[in-house]
Amino acid sequence: MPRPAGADQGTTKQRILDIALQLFIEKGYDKTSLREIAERLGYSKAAVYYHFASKDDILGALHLRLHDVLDEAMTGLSQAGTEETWPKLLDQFIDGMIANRDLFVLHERNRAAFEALHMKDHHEEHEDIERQLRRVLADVEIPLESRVRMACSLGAVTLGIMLAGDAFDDVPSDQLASIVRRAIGDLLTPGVFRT
Amino acid sequence: MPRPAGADQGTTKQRILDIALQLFIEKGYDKTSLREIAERLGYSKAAVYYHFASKDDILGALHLRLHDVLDEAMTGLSQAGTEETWPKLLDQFIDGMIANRDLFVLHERNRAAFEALHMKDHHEEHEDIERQLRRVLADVEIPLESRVRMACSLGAVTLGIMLAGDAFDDVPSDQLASIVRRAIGDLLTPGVFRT
DNA sequence: GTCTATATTTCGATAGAC
DNA sequence: GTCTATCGAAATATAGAC
Repeated sequence: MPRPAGADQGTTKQRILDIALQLFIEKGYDKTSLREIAERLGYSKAAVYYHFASKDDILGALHLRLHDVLDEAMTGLSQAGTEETWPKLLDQFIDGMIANRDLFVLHERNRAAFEALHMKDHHEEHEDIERQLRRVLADVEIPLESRVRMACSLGAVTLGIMLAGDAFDDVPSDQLASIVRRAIGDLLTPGVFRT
Repeated sequence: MPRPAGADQGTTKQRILDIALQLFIEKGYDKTSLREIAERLGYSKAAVYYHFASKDDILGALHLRLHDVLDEAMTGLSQAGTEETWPKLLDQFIDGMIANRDLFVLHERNRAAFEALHMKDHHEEHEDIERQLRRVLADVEIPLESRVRMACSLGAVTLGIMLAGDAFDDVPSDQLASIVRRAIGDLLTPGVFRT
């Protein structure tokens, strides 16, 4: 970060992030060593340390990638009406998850590491997204049933999309997305019409 | 395990597991050292090694606890009808999650560690539960929409219950459970009545 | 069953040459 | 920007006394 930042600089930096992303998913953050990252990169360990101050710094950069995917969807949720805007929010979440599935898998598989990370980064300018969601879900202004259904919808989207490329390997992602959208539509609408 | 197993033996063993469970949730599996476990236990590190062959062994024992909670719910799902039995399965999952919430939180927050663990335990007699679920969700006999909704329901239940004691701290768990049950009921029933 | 050492390994991080 | 070499720390695990 404290580099002058020239023209097409950062290529190696991005390659490191891509490799780390892949390894952190495969083996987990803690069981991935910088030696392995450097090895797959083709450079030495010290080269990695030229681009990143620490291992945590690498995870932090990936966290930022994830954050960038979501924060445009999050803006407007801050203090605006939540129960009405929730479906829109989920819609954008679905898009973000499909376009950047590996970032979400990374987060899902290394929750402990991410939490330990943002403990240290208490100087974070942007409030952590999970914390924001939690705050909304704890808002007593919203009926409990709605809040619980919101939480469920979040989980439904997460697991529904996450299993794409896994159990639903051959299903085109837009088809999967539309099914998930329909499903959470039903989830968020209490079935007063049902028997 | 290779111990003679006397009368009320295993008390210390269980205490270790309880402490490890708590620490693994707080700090994550990898960032928890045996020194910390021993410290909180009041004994030395070597004492812990008397009861467990390795750190992985401790996680393995906790994995077994989790497994025991779920496998009675899983039996009957093996090759039996799945689309019909799915609601029943989720029902039992909800009960299991509420009764043993911390075990599920442990699993959710240390997915990478668990996966790395059951890589080594390839001699596992019981098929891993996640693998079983994945197999059902990949079953082409079941319509895609149903399978996706099953996956979503699984995620909905997980996150819905998991946020209990967190965002829904003061809500009695049975009330929470009934809301979640209603929600996944709607989720699993395609809303043909909606606009 | 629990202790005090200690062995062994590996990892994150740094120094300094190029 | 990348290298070699190394430091220092911390962790898992073991040996052997009690």
